[in-house]
Amino acid sequence: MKYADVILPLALPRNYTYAVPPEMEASVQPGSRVAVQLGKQKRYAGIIKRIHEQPPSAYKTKPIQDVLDKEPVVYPTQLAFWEWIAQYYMCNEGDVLNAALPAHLKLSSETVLLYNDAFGDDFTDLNDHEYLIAEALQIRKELRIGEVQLILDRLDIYSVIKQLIEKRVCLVYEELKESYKAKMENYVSLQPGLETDEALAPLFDELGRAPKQMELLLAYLHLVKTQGAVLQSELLKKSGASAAQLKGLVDKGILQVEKRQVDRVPLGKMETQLDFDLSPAQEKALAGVREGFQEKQVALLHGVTSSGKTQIYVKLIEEALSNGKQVLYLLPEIALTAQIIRRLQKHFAGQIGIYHSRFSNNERVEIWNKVKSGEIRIVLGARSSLLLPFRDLGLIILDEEHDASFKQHEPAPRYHARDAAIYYASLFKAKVLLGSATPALESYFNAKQGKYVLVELNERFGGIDMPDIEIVDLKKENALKEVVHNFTSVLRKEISQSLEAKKQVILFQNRRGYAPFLICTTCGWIPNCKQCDVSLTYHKYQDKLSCHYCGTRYPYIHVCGACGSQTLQTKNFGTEKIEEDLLELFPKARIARMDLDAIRSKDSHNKMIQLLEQHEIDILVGTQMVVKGLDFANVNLVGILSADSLLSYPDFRVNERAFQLMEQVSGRSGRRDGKGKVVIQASNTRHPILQFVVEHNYKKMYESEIAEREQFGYPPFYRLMKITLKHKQQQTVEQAAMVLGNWLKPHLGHQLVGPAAPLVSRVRGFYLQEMLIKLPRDSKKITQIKQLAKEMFLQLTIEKQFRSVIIIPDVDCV
DNA sequence: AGCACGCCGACT
DNA sequence: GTCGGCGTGCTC
Repeated sequence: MKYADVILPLALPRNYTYAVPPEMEASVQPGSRVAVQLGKQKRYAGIIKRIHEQPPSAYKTKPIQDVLDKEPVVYPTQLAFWEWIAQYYMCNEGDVLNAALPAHLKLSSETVLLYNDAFGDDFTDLNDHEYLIAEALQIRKELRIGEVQLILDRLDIYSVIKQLIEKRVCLVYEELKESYKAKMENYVSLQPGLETDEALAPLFDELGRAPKQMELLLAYLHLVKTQGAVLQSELLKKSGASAAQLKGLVDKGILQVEKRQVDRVPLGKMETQLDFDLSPAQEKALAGVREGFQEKQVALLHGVTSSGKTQIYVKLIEEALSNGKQVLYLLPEIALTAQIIRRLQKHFAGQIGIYHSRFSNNERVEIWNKVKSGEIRIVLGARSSLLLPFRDLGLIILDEEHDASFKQHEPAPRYHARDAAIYYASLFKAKVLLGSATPALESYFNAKQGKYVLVELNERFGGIDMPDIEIVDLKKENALKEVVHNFTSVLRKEISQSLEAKKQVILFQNRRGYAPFLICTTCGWIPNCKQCDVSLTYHKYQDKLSCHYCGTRYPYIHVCGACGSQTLQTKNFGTEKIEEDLLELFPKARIARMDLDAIRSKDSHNKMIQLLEQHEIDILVGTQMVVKGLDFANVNLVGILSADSLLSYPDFRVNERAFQLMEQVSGRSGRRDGKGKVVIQASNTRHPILQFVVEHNYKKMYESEIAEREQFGYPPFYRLMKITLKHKQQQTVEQAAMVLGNWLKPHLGHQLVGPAAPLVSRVRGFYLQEMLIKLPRDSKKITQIKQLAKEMFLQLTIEKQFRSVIIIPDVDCV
């Protein structure tokens, strides 16, 4: 007898073993989906991880019900990768499967109630609830769980269903259906036998009295000649004919209409075009990477903004492709703009698949399949495209490698795409190229240590200078009453000059909304979220107060919740306020705002970038978002409204982050013609990071930060693992955290920090406690500590009082 | 993630 | 008393 270990799309601590019925032995393969039953009735599609012959002794197995795939949906490489992710990031393989598989390949059964016709219509034995459902069933014949819940207006309906089954009113079955739908479109063609001119000629005479139909036929003949296949919708549009007129021709036996499956993500004709020359500096960097790859798996390309890193990528992609390998090009989600897509598509037409969160479930399945088959040779995507089923990967490029959004935060698997990519590549013996103008300290450290190859590219392409940076003292200007609406005289003057020169301006403020909080000037009361321990941000545009942690919105408050006075004032400022102020200061300028609130709809981000490109916008105000993936020739001024807010976070990475952010925004200024200018407003103008930014000196920043990291035992000298505990009751989490902390302390000593409540100690009604484990850079010890922690988590949840405490381990947290 | 089971408060 | 709420445990 054969058995299969199956990964189910659930957060289960281990895989489950099912028996393989003899008739399925030939068709089961690791990586294939199988339908299995879990519990009394529920069915799921799981993925076979392993096939073996050891019958489990502790329980009796259920059989596999069905093999769903002829060809596996993933290769053994992906199964190995999933196992690594689960182990390294301390999650379940089911979590990884959930993150990797497109929704439409993940199936779980839906309970369907079927009316039992043999029951008749004697409802006298039924109570009110049962009667309502029986009546609905008699009419509709079948009902879903959701519909039953709707009819009865409550969630707990299982007792009613149980009764109805017992009384033989209905039957249930578990429906497991494929939700991927191929896209079908109507194609028009000539009926068989009419394809020659001789066969067609008599028809024209026949159609003499139906000029519209004649026109339609001529349009068809034209389209078929130019395009080969003719879409019904296109034919009707081109000819201006109606569906009825087309039907006329079909009825006359001239044309026919048939449904054909079409690609949602057509690739088009394959064409590689490398029509550019590298500068000597680029040439040297490219050679450096190539040479480095001879010996090492990972290279770090440290190239200042606008140095032309992409062109080096393009060369390397071309090389990998010509070796018959696939390439993965990873970018932060919001850097994946039409700009970069267009650029790459120009070079590698017909070979690129794009993958990010804005694709539909059906599109994802098609991309998945094309990556698996090798038809897609380059994937350009965000973090999650790392989980696609590559067949033979030769190169992974991670651009903007320092970006924190490469780390998944919620839900599990909490993986870091950079680190996971390096492991994934090793499975293929593929190379990894990390690129950034401001590398993560960890990466630069690894490169300096010789773990990665370090290649530097210090010259901006086309000989453009780095922008001049001016730090403006907010305190001084305030004292001189020169600050108008958060704008210093210097920044106001620079903006006017840019506008006069018909240049564009980007302004950066790392806070969305109008004001981060309100305060009562009488008693100091600040309105907070009911669910979370944070102040509410005022959004003037919607006239609402909003919690940026749980998303709850509240109506605007005019009266203080503590003392009842009407003296509430907005404090501090966000992008909305800046936008409003700009309208007043520069009434003639065309102003736009780019933040999470303005970019809610699917395509607004790309549209805004287009408007900026076409110079329909003079001043763009934005958050983080303006930092990434934008490349505009005509922007010559960047303003950072408050550097202090970037430098005052209580996190050991603040300085690194602030530097990266300011350096990256600065890079938006003066990209092609002439020198750009950056104005940074700050109260604490003596902050060392500001000096490094002024000098564009990454290395100095690195040296100064790395010394601190070593002194205080932070990455890259230690790896961090954060453990978060959640519970509805404050006392319970606090106790649980203390108990867990006390257990861990003897094994970890000063490598354990905490437990303590985080800055925001309550989110969505859950109280939080956190502790930090500093893991030494020794993979054996790391595995040991993780194992130990895992056992303690289990131990903690066995204790009655802590059973409902949620424990979230986050390895390499950022 | 479901779903079953069991223990408790608020209604007929 | 019973209905229905929610907390807890189990699923190969």
